[in-house]
Amino acid sequence: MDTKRAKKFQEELKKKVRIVPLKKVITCVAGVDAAFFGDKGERIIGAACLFRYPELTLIDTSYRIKKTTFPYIPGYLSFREGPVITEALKGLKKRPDICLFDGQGIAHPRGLGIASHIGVTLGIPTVGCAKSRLVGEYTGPGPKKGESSLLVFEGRTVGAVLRSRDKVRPLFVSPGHRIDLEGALRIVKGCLGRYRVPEPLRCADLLTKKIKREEAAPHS
DNA sequence: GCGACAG
DNA sequence: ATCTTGTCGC
Repeated sequence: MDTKRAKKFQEELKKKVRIVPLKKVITCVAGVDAAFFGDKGERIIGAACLFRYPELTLIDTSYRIKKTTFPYIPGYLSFREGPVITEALKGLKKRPDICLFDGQGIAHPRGLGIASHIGVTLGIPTVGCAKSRLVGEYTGPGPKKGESSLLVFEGRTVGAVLRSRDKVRPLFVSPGHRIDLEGALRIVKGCLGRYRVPEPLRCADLLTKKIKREEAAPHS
């Protein structure tokens, strides 16, 4: 798969993305993340953590390891991390009502960030929650936790810039699939604990690092 | 050609 | 993402 085909693939999948209000009540939320290891980062770890919502108690975790097959190219992150994350998600005992991603939803050059891509692929609601911007213009949100401003790209509101804690650098929230911006913001805010990153994503990130340490140490 | 550019 | 300890700021 080269970037030319990947681009065509994104343009086709984008047609299936649905930005609509959430109807079903959310009972559980999953967070996913990926990490690399090996001399050249030739192996990738995908992790998924499922939380009861809105209690935010951990229900289940899952992870998978695969060989890295696609390089990191801005705009094509889903081709690098999507496969292993999808497998990790399928390893969860229960199918999540919604899933949070460490990356963009529709706030993407072709409207198909990793959250939207995997959302369409698995047919589940997803939310993009990135730590930095890929596309779009915005004015910084207020300094208090919970304050947000709009992220606009090519004249369209594609997401929001959210202050997840007092002062810290804001998060870039955008709908992935089967949800709208209001719903995406509501869920992300509902997943915030004492850190900048929402609990499900933080848990997946920690799991990813834990597995990496175990993998680096001698097996037995 | 130059700068931008999720993880 | 990853390489990495102490350290400046709130």
